[in-house]
Amino acid sequence: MRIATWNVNSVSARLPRLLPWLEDTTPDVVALQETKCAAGAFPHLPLQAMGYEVLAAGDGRWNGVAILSKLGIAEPVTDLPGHSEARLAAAQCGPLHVTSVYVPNGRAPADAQYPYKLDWLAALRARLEALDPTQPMVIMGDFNVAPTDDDVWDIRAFAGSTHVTAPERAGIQALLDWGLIDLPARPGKGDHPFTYWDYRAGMFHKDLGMRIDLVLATPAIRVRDAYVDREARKGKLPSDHAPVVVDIDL
DNA sequence: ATGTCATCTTAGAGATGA
Repeated sequence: MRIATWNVNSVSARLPRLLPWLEDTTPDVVALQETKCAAGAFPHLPLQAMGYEVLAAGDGRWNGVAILSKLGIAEPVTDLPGHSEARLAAAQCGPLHVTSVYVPNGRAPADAQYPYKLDWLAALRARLEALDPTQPMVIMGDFNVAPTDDDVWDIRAFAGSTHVTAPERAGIQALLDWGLIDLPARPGKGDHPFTYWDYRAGMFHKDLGMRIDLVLATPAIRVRDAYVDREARKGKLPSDHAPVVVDIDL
C-alpha cells in the first residue's frame, strides 16, 4: 500500500502537476493541504476518473485539506472542536485510518497566530483520545514545525522565528508521546529530507529547505520505504512543497 | 533574507498570506 502527503498550494492551480503525478506515482491514499478552494469547487471529476474517492474540506481562498482514497472513505470528519478553519480531514480508508492536517503557520512568535497555532496542535492532540494507538493510523500533512534543528537548512537563520520554537516542537512531541512515530524519509537530494523550499531567492536550487511535512504513524504499520519526491518540486509551476511518499504493509 | 506564487477585489494593480 502506498500513501502520500502533499501541500499543493492550490489544487486548482496545481491540477496540471497533480494529475500526472498521481498517474506516475499511483498512491492508494493521498493527503492534500492548502487546496485553497471551497469544498464545492473541488475538482472531483478528474480524481474520481482516476479511481479516487474524495473527502475535501475548504474555506475558499485560504487553507483547505483533502483525502484522496482508492480504498474508500468511511467515517469522514472535517471539523476540529474549537477551530473553524478547514485544516483537518480524517477518514477510515480501508484498513488505515488517515488524517490530513494543515497546521497554522503562526507567522511570528509575537503574532496572535502563534498561540492559535499552539492551540490548534493541542486540539489535534486532544482528538487522539478518541482513537486507538494500537490500530493502523497515520496523521500526515504540513505541520509547519521543523521537529529538530537538522530539519532546517541553518538553525541560526531561524532565531526569533516560528517553526523551530520549543512550544511548537512540544506540540509535535505530544503527538509522538501518544504513540505516533515520525517516519524518516529518504531525502530527494543532500543529507536532509527537506519537504519545503521558499519560491524566492533560489532556495530550492541551493537546497535551503525545511522538513515540515511529516508522516506520523502508529507502530502497527510496517514501513517498506519512505522518500521525498523532489522531482515534483522541479519544473513548471510547482508547489513550494514536495510530496512525501511512503510504502507500507499492515 | 527574500529574487515567487496564488487568490481576491473588482476590471488593473494592490493587498494578503505563505
